[in-house]
Amino acid sequence: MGLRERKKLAAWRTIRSTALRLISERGFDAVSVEDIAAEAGVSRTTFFSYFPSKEAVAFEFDPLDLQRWRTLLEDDVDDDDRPLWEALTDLFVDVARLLSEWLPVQKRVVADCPGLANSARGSCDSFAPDLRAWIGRRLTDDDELRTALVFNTALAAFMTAVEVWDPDDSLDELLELVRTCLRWAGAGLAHPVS
Amino acid sequence: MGLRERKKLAAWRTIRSTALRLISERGFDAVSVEDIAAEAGVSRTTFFSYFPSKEAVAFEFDPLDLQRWRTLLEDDVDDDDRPLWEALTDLFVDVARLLSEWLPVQKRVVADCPGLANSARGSCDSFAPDLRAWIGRRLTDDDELRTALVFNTALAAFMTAVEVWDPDDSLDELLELVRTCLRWAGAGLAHPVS
DNA sequence: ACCGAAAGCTGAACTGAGTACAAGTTCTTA
DNA sequence: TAAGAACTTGTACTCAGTTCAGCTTTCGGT
Repeated sequence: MGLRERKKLAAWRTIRSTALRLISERGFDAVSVEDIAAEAGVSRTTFFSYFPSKEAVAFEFDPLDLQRWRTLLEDDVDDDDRPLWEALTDLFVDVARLLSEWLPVQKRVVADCPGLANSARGSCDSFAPDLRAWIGRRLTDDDELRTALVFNTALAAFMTAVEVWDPDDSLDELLELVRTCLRWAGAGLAHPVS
Repeated sequence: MGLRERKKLAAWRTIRSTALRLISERGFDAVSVEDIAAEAGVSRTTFFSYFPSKEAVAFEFDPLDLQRWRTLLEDDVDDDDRPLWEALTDLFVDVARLLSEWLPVQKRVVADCPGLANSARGSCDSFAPDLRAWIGRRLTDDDELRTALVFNTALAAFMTAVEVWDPDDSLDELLELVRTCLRWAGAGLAHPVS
């Protein structure tokens, strides 16, 4: 990793952590991009060269987390023998683990500024496409509809777990919630389960 | 309905249809709120008194549709004897019928301006809360998790149908897709269905 | 039909997000 | 170490969204 790349990641992280600090102190609306840039020691222009919008700085994933996530997917692609939904469940458990630091922050930001709920959803867009492709590869029949349905439903189940989870509770509770939600969604919601 | 209310609805519709026309002509980004207001014969300020944002004008539902939707829910609340998931499926079929004019427009707008995908999701927020409450009422046990899961999953299935549907195809195809998606999601996705 | 109150409309002036660009600085590589 | 690519910065701009004071229209009671 050359000097240039290292500096870039460092700048990214400085800007992001500064932003999160200010936002959690004053609230999202009360912090301007100007403020963040100044506090992080870069220009407004530079801020926008790192993040496409003010919202992005609050919701984008760390590049390294993203890389870890891709690795996770590639490692898992080999054992085609496991049932899809089982593998999917484990995958989401891993995602939850990966995002364990991240989720409480997100939830706090969204809680005090509900208008950001949409952007929060959008934050999944950075890792979701890979997952979708992964599902498509695993579903032998080349069924567009089924791929989309499995993907969207599994994601909805995951989001439900995140939504219901109380950040004050332990990480294990979240992981258990994720497993429960995916089990229910996989087993069928038409008939009540115990 | 007094004169005041009638005028208001009329203005709402004028602004909205003007906006949609301009947007479909020039694309979302190439139309300013100024343009829309001018073309609709109101001031910029008035525009923002009707719609909270430029995006909202492209995605908010017609007040009358919303009212019809609420009626639909109330009518359906009586027959508690039908299985929940069946009632839910019919409900979404009705929603699809209600939005049949609307969906193709949405899809076109989003297609030529992908950044709006999040806002498009948000458009469900106007009718979703009612649905969620409805589900909560139907689930006898007062289970927060289960309510959220059923709601999110059903919505995801519905969105999948919309996503896969080609607006050039007939409305019946959409309705059939909605039924298929909800059936699959309800029956359980863990095991492949024919 | 009239009047006071309430609701709606408007223009002006403001803040802040996001973009474009030209000029300067720092890293890379040959 | 020199040429060039990549990064940073200030400036100047457009446009979304808010606030507010003053005007017009509608409403309800008389």
